[in-house]
Amino acid sequence: MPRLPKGFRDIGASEIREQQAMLAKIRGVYERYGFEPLETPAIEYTDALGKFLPDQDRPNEGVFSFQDEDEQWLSLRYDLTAPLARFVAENFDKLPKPFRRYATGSVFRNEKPGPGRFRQFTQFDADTVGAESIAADAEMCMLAADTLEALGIARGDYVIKVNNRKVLDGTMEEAGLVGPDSSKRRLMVLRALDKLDKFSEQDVLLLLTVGRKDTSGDFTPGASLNEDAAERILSVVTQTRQYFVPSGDTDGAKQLNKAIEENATYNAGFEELTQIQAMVRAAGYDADRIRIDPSVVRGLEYYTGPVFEAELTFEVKNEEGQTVRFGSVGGGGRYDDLVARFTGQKVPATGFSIGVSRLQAALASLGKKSADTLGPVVVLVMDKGEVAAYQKMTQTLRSAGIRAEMYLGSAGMKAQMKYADKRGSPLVVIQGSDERANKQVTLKDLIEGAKAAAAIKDNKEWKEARPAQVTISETDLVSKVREILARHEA
RNA sequence: GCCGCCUUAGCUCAGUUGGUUAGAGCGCUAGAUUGUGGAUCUAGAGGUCCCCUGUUCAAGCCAGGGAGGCGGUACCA
Repeated sequence: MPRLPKGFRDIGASEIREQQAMLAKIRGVYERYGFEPLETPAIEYTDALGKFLPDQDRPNEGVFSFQDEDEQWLSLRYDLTAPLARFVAENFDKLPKPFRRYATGSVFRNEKPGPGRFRQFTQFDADTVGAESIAADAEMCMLAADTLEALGIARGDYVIKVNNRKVLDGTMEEAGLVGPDSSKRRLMVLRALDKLDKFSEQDVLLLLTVGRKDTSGDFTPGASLNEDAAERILSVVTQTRQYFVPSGDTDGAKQLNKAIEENATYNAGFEELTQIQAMVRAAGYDADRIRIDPSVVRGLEYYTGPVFEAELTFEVKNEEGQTVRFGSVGGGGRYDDLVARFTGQKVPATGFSIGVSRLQAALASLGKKSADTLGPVVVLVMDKGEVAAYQKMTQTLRSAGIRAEMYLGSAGMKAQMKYADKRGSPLVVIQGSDERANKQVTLKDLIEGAKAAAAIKDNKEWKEARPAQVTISETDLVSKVREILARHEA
């Protein structure tokens, strides 16, 4: 039995067309922001991609990897950022700094597929490399907002959430999580905080301390903080959120203080968030579009400063009538250490990435799906001895810019009609011996015909009525076909 | 990875306490209709009952193991 590897999928005509349209819109926005296109290969040396090293026991963990003939480990890219870091490191001297590029393509992850999550999917990234300025980060947020709106997502149906890793780091320092001994617990704290939009504060407190048992009976170990430290962390996060985006009246909010006054790391992150907020607000992006939210975590190790997450806020019902939240459809942030891995030289960089496939699924359920495009005009083969004449008509239509094909199978007329129907053809061209004798062709409008047919119950009448068809002179072929097509192009 | 549910025709699903030749609807193919996609009627094709092992005179049905799917959770560069 032929079958698809799990986590992969075939994509049909209408979805491809839709995706191409999306990519074009995204590209338009990225270009408008001044990014240049760059394409890098889908395969890199494994060590160029980062921390998934082939000298471990299982080089295939997370990434698809294999060895070439001289035993070097190669991997399929799992994102577009790591290859960018390689490219920048390799071409550093030639590139304009800051270097701004966009890239799109398939990325691959060797992990368990889930709902809306596949092992191959499309991302679309924009990155600025070599810019320390926080303005580069603010720009990414605005780019993200503009892109989602260009794709037809209404203001209010999405939000770009912004945080700063330094704020979280400072918060954890305050709670006593310092030094290499605590690095494991710091990761657990970050994971726990990331759940704030999903679980209650009570549950997050459990995750910070003793651990939590979920409804399926699975137990998630906690970060084993003591109560005080856990509550401190949580309250810093919620207070910081209050400071930037106050719920309720804005006047009262102005009274709020930032949560920690004395921690240098926290203050640095806080200051950057303040600047980002000031810049995007000055450019006219309000909290309904770009919002500071200190519970955003994103990837665990990699980010060093601001992080962004593009989230869809609307809910949608699936086939079973359950409400589904799509959540994150993109994200990014500042990764100042990525290029340094190759050159040793610290190169500041910031970027944003859209999960195209996921976003497309979300748009589809939002009802934004474009109508199926019409199939080609089909020229029927009534008389196998006259194939050349049919082929010529087909070419005439093609030369006029009309999508057309001659029926290439071997079946009779009835089956050819069914074929045209299944292809979604708007009309067929018929020339039997009668028409040919008079230098005429018959055009049948399949869309009108289907409507007319609905009213006819009797087969004899159906046969004789021959609805929605017209016999014309051969010389009018192109103009009459255009006329019919024009009726169906809305 | 962990927990739960599921797997019978192309699709959606029936299938009795374990019993002889496994069904329906839709779809598909053909005919009724020398040259007309719909509707109607008729006929036909289509099955490793997810796989393996076991229990039994007998397994789609029971037991164990595995695979795949769905949902949750974990992970997510």
